[in-house]
Amino acid sequence: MKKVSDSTVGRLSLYLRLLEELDEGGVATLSSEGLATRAGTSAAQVRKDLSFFGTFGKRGLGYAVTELITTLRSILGLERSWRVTVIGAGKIGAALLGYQDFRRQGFFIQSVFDSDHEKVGQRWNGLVVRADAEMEDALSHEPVDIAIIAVPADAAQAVVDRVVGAGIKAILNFAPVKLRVPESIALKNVNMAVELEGLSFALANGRN
Amino acid sequence: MKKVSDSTVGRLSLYLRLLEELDEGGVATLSSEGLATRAGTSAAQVRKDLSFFGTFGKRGLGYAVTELITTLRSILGLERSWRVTVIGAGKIGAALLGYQDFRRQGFFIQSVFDSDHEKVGQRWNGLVVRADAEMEDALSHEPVDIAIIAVPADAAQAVVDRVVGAGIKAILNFAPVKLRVPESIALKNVNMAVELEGLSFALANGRN
DNA sequence: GGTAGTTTGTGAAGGGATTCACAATCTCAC
DNA sequence: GTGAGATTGTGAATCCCTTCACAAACTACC
Repeated sequence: MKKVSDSTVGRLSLYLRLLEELDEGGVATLSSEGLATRAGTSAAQVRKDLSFFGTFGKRGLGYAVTELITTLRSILGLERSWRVTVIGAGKIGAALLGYQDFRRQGFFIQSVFDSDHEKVGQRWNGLVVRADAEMEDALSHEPVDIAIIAVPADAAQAVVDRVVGAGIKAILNFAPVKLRVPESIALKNVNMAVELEGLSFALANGRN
Repeated sequence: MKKVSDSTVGRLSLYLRLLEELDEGGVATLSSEGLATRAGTSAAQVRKDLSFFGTFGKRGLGYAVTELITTLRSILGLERSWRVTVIGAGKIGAALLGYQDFRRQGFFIQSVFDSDHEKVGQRWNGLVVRADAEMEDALSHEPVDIAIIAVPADAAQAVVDRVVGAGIKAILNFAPVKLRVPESIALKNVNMAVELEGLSFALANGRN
């Protein structure tokens, strides 16, 4: 396959959400222009994004909504489910555990780890928080696909090295640091601090 | 000022965090190469990023760490503090309220609103959750700079229209939707769903 | 003070993503 | 069945960001 950019994949994810909404509303067919408007991009961009994966539209008509949903779910790997582990049972970990959309999209949280003895053993939304030290052992017996890093910044790199060592191939990082991982590991960041400082910059430099 | 890209601003934010760490460690001077390695980018990129705002280095030596920290904080508008309101007292709202780094970086949460009668009146980390309906009135008496949207996807656009109407100029959105705001409003998104689906894509398309 | 060695700042080149523009293809109404 | 109108798929053009490369400027040591 040709190389597909992160921005393209991000937009596909957005298109999918919009299409699911339209589908529920009974919309059967939609033009690239219609999708673009809803997604805040251009019609050409929508068509180019999809063209990386095949040709799904009908000229003169547009895209069949239900069909395109199936296609996008397949492209994004959402037809199967993924097993997830959460490292760090702090505020962010708690928010994740309670996040229901999670399961709906096919991401199943299998385990939670923390190094704080106070937290180990607590029951969280049906899952027992386990000791940090058990991590390698637990992950070898019940492997997962994705690790979510929700530990403090100064502990993050060490934890990541361990989950990589345990064979995990995809990581979602919430710690406000730049993590170093081997080429073969997929890594995404959710960094609220960076976004907030971006807003601070915009306000301070009067883009208004 | 020339137009500065979001990626540049994001990196400045990262540089700042790294420099603060080095400063605590007693490092006085640092080359663009040194900063680049730590930030996972190139020396040329570091110099180009900084060059948008002036010239801060000494040839043959590098950058004075403490000085550059001050400069970056000024560029990013972090010398002053910003007033923040959180709309939505769910799991995400709770995590935000408890997030201490927040205040340390100069972002002060002034108020929390929710439409759920059960939640209104509850005390959260020293703040009382207020009724959604009071929002406009409260914001006109105690204006804030930044609104954090932490409501369900289907309620997000309506809430955003209201905070924009109330005169807020910067928005951090946690709802998994593309929000529509006037040109003059700064908008950033933290979208876990998109990142997760990006990982799903990477796993499914065997970039490993 | 001179010289070898660093490191910056920046114009130019390169690369990648977005937008443009249009031929090809389909629909739909009559 | 035909023609007007709509919409896709895609090469080419454009734009923006990153990387390259090097003169200028500084350090540090002898």
